[in-house]
Amino acid sequence: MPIVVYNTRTGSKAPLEPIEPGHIKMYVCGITAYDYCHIGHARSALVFDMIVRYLRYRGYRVTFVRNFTDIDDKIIKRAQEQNTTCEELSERFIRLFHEDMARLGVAPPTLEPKATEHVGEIIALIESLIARGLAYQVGNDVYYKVERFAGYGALSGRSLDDMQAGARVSVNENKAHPMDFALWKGSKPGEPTWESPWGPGRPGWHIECSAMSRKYLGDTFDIHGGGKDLVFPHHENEIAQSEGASGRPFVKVWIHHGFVTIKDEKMSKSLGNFLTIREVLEKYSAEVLRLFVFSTHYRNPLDYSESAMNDAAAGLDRLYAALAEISQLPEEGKNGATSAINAKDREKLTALEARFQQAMDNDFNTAQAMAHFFEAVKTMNKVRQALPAAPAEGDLALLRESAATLRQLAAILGLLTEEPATYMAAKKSALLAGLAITEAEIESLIAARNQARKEKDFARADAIRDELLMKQIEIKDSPTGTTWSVKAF
RNA sequence: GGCGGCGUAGCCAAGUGGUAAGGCAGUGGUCUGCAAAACCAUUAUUCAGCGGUUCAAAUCCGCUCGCCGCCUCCA
Repeated sequence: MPIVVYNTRTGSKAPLEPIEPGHIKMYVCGITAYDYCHIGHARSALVFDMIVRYLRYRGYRVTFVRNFTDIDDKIIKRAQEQNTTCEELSERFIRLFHEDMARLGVAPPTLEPKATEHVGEIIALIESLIARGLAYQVGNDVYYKVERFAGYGALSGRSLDDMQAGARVSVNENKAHPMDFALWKGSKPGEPTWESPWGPGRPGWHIECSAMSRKYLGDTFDIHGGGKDLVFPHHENEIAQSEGASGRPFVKVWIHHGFVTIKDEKMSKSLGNFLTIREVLEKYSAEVLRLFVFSTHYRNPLDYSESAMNDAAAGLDRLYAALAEISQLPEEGKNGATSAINAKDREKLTALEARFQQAMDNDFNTAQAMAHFFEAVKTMNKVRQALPAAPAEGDLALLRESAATLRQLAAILGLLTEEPATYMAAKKSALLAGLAITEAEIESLIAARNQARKEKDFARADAIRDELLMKQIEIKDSPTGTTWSVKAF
């Protein structure tokens, strides 16, 4: 069964068929490096990280290019404000971006090219567009002539007439058509400058992606991605540039993910409702954020809230707790003992990977894929509890294999990457650190309570339990002894 | 004004023609001295509303209402 992917350009899903068999070439628009990254950037990084990992898991070789925009109006402005150079500013935020990605566990792309390192390619591309009559020089600027490109508007589903009707198209006396966009901008004093046939200047925003994708992936490649807000004008303009210059189709499949919203509004600087990745990671682990991000389909909006994050944290704990229990099962079972697992449960466990693939093959449906994780965990818990004192070797093996499969699949989403027992212990001690009681005190109170229970002094036993509960310690009696955990909130 | 998307239980969310996944929260039960955890059961005769197509629709079509996004930098 092929992987089916939604293509923005066609507005429908179609099987993914790489141009070069077994090899997917993908380009994703990265950040403009002038500020801290917010959780919208995190979603983008996480979604494409998941896609790359899944494609590799399915046996594809993936060449993944994600660029940095390191020269741009915003960078120039911010650098001036901070009394620094564009180079220093962008290098600083690229470094911070890498830190964020490392903390999120995002695998590095194959290549991370920067616009300023490809000015030569950019100039060559602009020259060929001028030669083909698709671009024109005005003063020290060069503009793309949108009316000369027949397919303009095909990606975003709008026509030049529609857009002219809109009141928000800026009027520029230099442009032949209001929708023409800059390929090259003559520089003003104090701005970073490169020499060009049109005088000193710098690249426009869109041209860098056309130049870099062509250099590393060729005229035509498989997947181009980014946030929904890049559909127009950025990606529309990239198509015009790349296809205009090469005369060949630019991209087979366009993948665009939805926004992160807060109270159902898009995060934006102007609304002041954005949260940086670091702010979120102060409160929640990377895996909690990942579980939250993957709990909805990548094309839908994702509304951030504390309660949504807490739900995600509770869900993650549930998965880890089940795995930790299985890791503590006896090493060896009874050979030849009859299985305590019924056919239905056995099937549920053995079918996990097939169901996961089915969900993910359908346009990377992570929400459905994770539902299968939770169902598998439910079955694992059920089976584990039903195990007799001397469980069959085969049953133990099935549980261990299921747990291993679950972790392997979850790793594609960057989840359950920690050793479950370690995760539970670390969580416990992290919570304990914030409490007014030590582990030794807890242990001694539990010992006292168990003594009381032995003597059937339940009033005293309950008093001790209540005392512990007051200190956020919850206890759990089992045939093998009493364990405890820290109760959140 | 143009274009596009969304509206599924208390909350989040999958399902895009065959009779409503999953998570969080809640309730009842099993277990327990009592609890907790886990498990089992249960929580939408119904998918914003109204029409239409069909043997069959949350899923397709039309209209209405509500929310959001893009058209300007934006993940």
